[in-house]
Amino acid sequence: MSPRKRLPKDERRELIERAATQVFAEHGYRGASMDAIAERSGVSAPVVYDHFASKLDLHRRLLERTRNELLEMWREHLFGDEPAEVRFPRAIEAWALYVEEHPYAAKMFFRGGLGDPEAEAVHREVQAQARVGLGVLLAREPGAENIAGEDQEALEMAAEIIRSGLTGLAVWWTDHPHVPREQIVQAVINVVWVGLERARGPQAPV
Amino acid sequence: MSPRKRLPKDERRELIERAATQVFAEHGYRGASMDAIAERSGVSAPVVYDHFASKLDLHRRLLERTRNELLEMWREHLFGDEPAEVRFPRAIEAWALYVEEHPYAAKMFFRGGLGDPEAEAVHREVQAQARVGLGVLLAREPGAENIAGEDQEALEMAAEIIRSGLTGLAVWWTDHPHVPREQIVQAVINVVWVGLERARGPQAPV
DNA sequence: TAGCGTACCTAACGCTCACTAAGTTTGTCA
DNA sequence: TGACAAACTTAGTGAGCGTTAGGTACGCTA
Repeated sequence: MSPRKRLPKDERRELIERAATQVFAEHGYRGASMDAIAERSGVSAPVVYDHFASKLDLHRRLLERTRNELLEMWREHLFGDEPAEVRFPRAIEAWALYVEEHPYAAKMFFRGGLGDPEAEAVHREVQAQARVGLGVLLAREPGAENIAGEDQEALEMAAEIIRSGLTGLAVWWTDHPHVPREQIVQAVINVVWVGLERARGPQAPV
Repeated sequence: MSPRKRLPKDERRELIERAATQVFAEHGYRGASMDAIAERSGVSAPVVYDHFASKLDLHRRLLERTRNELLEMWREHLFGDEPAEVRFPRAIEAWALYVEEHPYAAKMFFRGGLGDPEAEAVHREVQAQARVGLGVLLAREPGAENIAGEDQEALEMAAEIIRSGLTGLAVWWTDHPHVPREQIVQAVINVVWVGLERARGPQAPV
């Protein structure tokens, strides 16, 4: 058929990672076949095994990559000396931008129910890291004790509600791509931030 | 081996539904095998096919059953003449009670990424119904226009954030079963309700 | 207790899919 | 130009699983 091009290892690997991210996002871990990933990468299946030891290994690397990018993004925009009213919307904006620019990575990262015990274990571990990271960021906010008291778990619960809430909205967004980023950001701020701010206590403006 | 008991059709069917709910909750649609479901029901696989036409059919019926129960629950507790400050916490309490009493049903219902195109379609349809239903309930709240304006989609986004936020917390809860229901309810109210109430506008108390 | 409906079983088919063995082509560098 | 490394291929293998065919045995009713 099409005379396939021979590529240097790094370029082919990059193509495979891109393709795999898309296929995993669309079909989930179990539903994604190595053949489908290979075909979308422009090669046959064994080539994938020249770059990754197994399907699980491939999936794990993609998950970790996305997790690192997301945590880095949160850190960058949520920390700082400005008041929280500035930092929080900016962080949400950055998050939405990431989702917009990496829709497949986001969808793959946010999917649950992989259908494979090992893949599930990796996924849960990565999500737990994200949740704890978010909890740490929240704990740093002034007035966090009104949300969490001294209870570590309360903080984790708040982080989980926010994390999964954002997750769900991101997936919804991929099904409604015409919605502009601005409205996504506004929706998050309305539901989550206003509540957080108020829960922080009476020092919050009206 | 173990002399299996012969049961009337209805009882066996009930056992199969229970078992299937557990297995689907634990392994996802794709990861759940009909053999595993059958074994946990106390029978061999073909018996399952005496009750359900296919794996997809079985899964669909369980999903729809849970959706009906959840929507009924929301309707029952979120409607009424009392002020929203009464109804909302009561509804969250009822939701948490449902999750506590039907942990497997809740986990199965909330799972995403089934890994099968048809199962995924069914799941998305059911989740969309739940989201729209929640949106209708939210729209009924006084001051909803501050959240959604005249935009139908804004309402849907708010509903989705809440829906998926609750979803995530429910799954988290199944991994932390020692946390009492009261704290779960409080976490939801802190993050979600306080924000909603405030977004409703200046008529909200302090 | 004989007969019958049905709850239940064993065995197998056919398909998908992760992964591998072994060989072929292609670009590069002496 | 010719040889060598590496990028790539075809053609499997074996395991898992949804589903079905066909038969067995249990328990109710006459």
